[in-house]
This record gives sequence, C-alpha cells and structure tokens, in this order.
Amino acid sequence: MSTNVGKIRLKNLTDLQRPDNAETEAIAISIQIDDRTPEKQPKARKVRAATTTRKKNNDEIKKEKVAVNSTDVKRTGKKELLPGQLRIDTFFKSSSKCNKVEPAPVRSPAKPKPHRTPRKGCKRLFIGDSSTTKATIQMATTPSDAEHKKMATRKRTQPQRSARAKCATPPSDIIDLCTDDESEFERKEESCELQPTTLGVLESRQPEALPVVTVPHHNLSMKMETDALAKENIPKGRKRKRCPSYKIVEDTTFVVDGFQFGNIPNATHYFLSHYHADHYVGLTRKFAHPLYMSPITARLVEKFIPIDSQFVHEIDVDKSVVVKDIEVTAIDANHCPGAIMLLFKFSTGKCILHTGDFRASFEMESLPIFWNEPNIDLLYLDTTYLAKNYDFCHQSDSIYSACSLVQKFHEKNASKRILHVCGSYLIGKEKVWLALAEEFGLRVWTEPHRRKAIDCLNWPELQLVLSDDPFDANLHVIGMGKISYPQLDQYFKQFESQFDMLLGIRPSGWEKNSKPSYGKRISVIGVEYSEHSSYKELERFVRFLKPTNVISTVPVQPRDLCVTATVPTKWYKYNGHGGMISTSYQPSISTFLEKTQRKIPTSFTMTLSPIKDDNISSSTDGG
DNA sequence: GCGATCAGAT
DNA sequence: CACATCTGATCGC
Repeated sequence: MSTNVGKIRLKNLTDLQRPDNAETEAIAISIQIDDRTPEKQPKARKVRAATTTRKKNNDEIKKEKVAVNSTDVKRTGKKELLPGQLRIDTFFKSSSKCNKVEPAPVRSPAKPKPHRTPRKGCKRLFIGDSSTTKATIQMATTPSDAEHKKMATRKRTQPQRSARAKCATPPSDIIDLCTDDESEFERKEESCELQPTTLGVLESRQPEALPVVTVPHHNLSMKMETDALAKENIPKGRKRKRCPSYKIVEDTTFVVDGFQFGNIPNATHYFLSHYHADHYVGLTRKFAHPLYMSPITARLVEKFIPIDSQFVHEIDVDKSVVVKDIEVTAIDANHCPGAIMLLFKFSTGKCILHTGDFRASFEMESLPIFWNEPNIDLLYLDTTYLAKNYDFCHQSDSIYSACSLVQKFHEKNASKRILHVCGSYLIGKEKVWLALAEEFGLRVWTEPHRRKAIDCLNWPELQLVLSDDPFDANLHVIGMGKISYPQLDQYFKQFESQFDMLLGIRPSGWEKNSKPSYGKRISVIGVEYSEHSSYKELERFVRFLKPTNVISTVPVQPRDLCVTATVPTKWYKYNGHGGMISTSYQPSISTFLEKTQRKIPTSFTMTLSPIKDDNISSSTDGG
C-alpha cells in the first residue's frame, strides 16, 4: 500500500484558523502535490560537523570564481543597510559573500521566460488542480519600517549553544581510547559495563591507544581491520571523536549515521538515514562496510562520495531486508527526499525504531507497520525541537501561506519584473519552491552542486520547472545562508538588467513570527516551514507508539555528541491506552480492517496533557 | 596539490 | 534559537 506521508494537503481558511492544525486534520481539503517524495526525518542536533570536502572540478571552480571583483563582499565586511530593507534576523546580519552565478553556456536573452504562463497577480492556487482548490487567500500583514529599523543595528552575538542542556550530566557510558588521560580512561572503561550495545567498546582510532578492546572483532576480517588501522592517520594533537552509544542499534552490530568515529569495533553494517551533511559526515571513499540507504540516498552517496559500490545496499520505503537475522524495514521519515526511519525487528520479537531525522505527522499513525508491530521496545528519537516553544504549522499550511505572501507581493508590484530567490539546503525544502514555481509559472534555477543532487531525486515535477540557465529563470534556489539582505543585495547585481526587484524567501522552522522585510529593490519573507517534528508532534508520536524506552539522538551540546536530550517519560510510561488513538484522528477503515492486529481500545480518547515541568533535561547517551 | 578534519561562522 | 552547511586553516601524504 502506498503511504500518505509526503502528500501535501491544502486546507481552507477555516482549517487554517484552527488552533492546532496538526491535531485537527479531518476536514482538510486534500490537494496532493506529491506522493513520491518523503519528507525527511529530523536530524540529530548538529554538532559542528566536519564535512567531507568535496573536490571541485576545474569547471566548477572557474564558474564560482568568475565573480567580478567589484561585487565581492568580504565575509567580515560590514554592509550599509538601507532603512526598511533589513530582515529581522540577527543571524545573517553581518556579512555577505560573492554570490556570483555562472551563466549557463548558452545564455538566453535578457527577458526571463516563464516556464508556463506567467501568473503575476493570479489568484488561483495550485494550478494543477484548480477545481478542488477552495481555499481563499490569506493576506499577510506588512510590518512597519519602524520595526525593521529597530532590528537593523543589532549585532549577532555568539549563541549559547548549550542552552538546551539544562541538566546536562557528563557522559558516562562511552569509551575514549584516544585519550592519554589514564584516570579518564579508567572511568570510561568502568562505565563501559553500562553500555547497552553488544559492541562494548565503541571507538578506537589511534593504534597506540588500543589497549582495551573487550569485545572481539569477530565480525571484522583480520585483514580489513589491519588495513583500516594502517590507514588511520589522526593528526597529532587531534582526538578521534568518541562514538556515542545511540549510534549503535541496541543489541546489534548496526551503526546508524555514524561514520566519523573511525573503525567501530564489531560494527558490521551501517545505515544512512538521509543525505544531510551532519549524518553522512565521515563517510569517505575509504568506507568499506555494507551500507544501507534508501534508493535516493544511495544515488546521492554514489554521486558525491565515491565509495565502493559493492558496499551500497538499498532499502525502499515500505520494504524490508534481512540483515543478520534482523528484519530491517524502511519507513518514510517525512524529512528530506530519501530520508527514512528504520524499524529493526529481531527474531526474538524485539522491535526497535530509529527515526533518523523525521517530522512526525498524523499520517504516520495509519502506517500498517505501526499497527502490525505495536510493541516498540526502544525508540531512537529525533528530538531536534524538544522544547515546548517549538511549534509550527503543517507543511501544507506553510506552503499555502508562502504562496499567499508571494501572491500579495506580485499584486503590489504588478508592473515589476521579479526575481524570486528561495533558500534551501542541498536537499530539502523542495516542496516550497516547487509549489511556488507551479503556482506562479516560474522557471527554476539552482546552483550546480544542488542541481546535481536534485537530479538524483527522480522527481519529475522538479525537472519540469528546472532550467540550466540562471538568466532563463525567475526563481533561484540557493543556500539558506544566502537569504539575507546583504547577500541578496550583492547577488542581485548580476541580474539587475533583467529584473526590477528581488524577493527572497526563507523557509525555515525558525521563521515562526518573522516579519517580512519589503524594500524597493530587495525584499525578504520568512516562511515557517519545518522538516523536523514540533514539540506537539513529537509528543503525539511517542504517545502513539508508546515504546518501552526512548533514547534521543540529538545532542544538547555542541561539543559533546554523547549528551542527548531526555524525552519526558510521561509520554510513554503511563497506564492505559492513552497514546493510541486520538479523537481527532481515525485511520482509514480499509487500513484498519486490513492490517491491524492491535487491540482496539474501548475508549477513543487521548489526552495530550502538557508535561508538567517534566524537565527537558539531558542525559548521557543510552539513557 | 589534495583529502580529511576541525573550528568557527552564517 | 540555529534546521545544515560553508569556509578557512591545518595536517600529512
């Protein structure tokens, strides 16, 4: 059966005004833009990841370097900001870089050619299915210039990155074989007994630091082990990162999204939940273990990281493979394209779900696998937004509101030629710019690196709107970090002969209450759009699954991967069936009748009781 | 010169 | 706040 995940629903105004859209979806008008592209699952909190450097070929380098000197802006340079043109964002305030774009070889004439009918001023949303679009356009409010000015001069301060680690405790169940500190080593060795995985010792990189490997490497051929150690060259003075225990699936030799820890003793099989840098970090051409991914992720890996193809294994969404007597099923994670959750089912009946990065949604609750495997013993959970103030609307609502804002902008500037510039990661946020392109008939161009990635997605609708020539497109998709006034100001200089105005669009979970910034030349709007679960979605998901135990995979401190959040135990340790079924949701009758082996609760009520000061504290990994 | 890695910035 | 990179520096080959 096909899943609902990844489909986009449009709601009417009445729905949009409901206090909690995620919980009251029954009436949604259903306009499905895409049912192929899973939204990804949320990622583990990013700790500064050393990304694998991709070597650029000469062409790319040339392209990126052709920037005219006079348009370069130094990273630390201070921009003069025009009144009313500043985005309210303390983050991207201080600098800009050269964003010069390399024209495609065949450059088209100055006039931007809409791919489809240009639709400035068009009031219809989602042209693909206008007959079912009953939604009315919701106008946004325009911020005053005074508000903009107020924010304009604030300098970005170093964020307190450990802010979420309210009750951080030192990690106790990891072993660092790379340290020279004897006492520290002993302490960690001791705590190894708490190690819930069968791996015991999680890391050993430096040959001279190999003294205590309590678990035999019986799964690693001696040759492979020797080779790996021989090639291991950690620069002096640098310590190999310790592998947090949550990277290892409990009672297995499987590693999920853990490539930066050198040889993990006993690890036999690796899994990559999705292709975002903080998850594949450390994956290099030297990698030599079986690696399981979704087909999309596999294509991305093979495109960007030349690992030996003999190690590449694919698991399709809703499909299973059996690895070492454990059935592993991939589930759409509703994060970025290709992102999957992994369900490990042991022959003993034990069941572990690893969410990778995901955005929980009510649609997931109708997945047959969650009804057929009702008892999750352990849940590895993406807790990126595990704080009560993290709350955002459904993605369909985000897209709807993005279209509304752009629509309004068009109406206000009906006679202007507008260059739209949407922020994105390497992959992710596609639904936003695709919706804009389809709704307003825009041609889309993106940077070569991202284009390469998009070409791996097998997403025909994206290909339909894409152009190879930035001068032939009126919607550019560029890195999120470039969607700030100073950088867009710079960026626009290349295109001013063809466009009168630039409209920057920032789709992000942090754009909750951001005010648009409208200027004569450059405008920037934020769109609340998240590919991670909100706090409420997390709570609902955990209550739905009611796992026996939950381990967060998101570190709360930048410097220590091992200290992760603590999920409120009230979400899953309670009596009764409170988490199973909500009054606001009922699975499709066919799904229900066909698949379920689950007992039907006698009462269909679920209280999403707010956690009473259930502190979102942190704990060491594994617990 | 290049890949791998890290710290710091956005 | 910091979703995920991105950049520059360093190390070692």
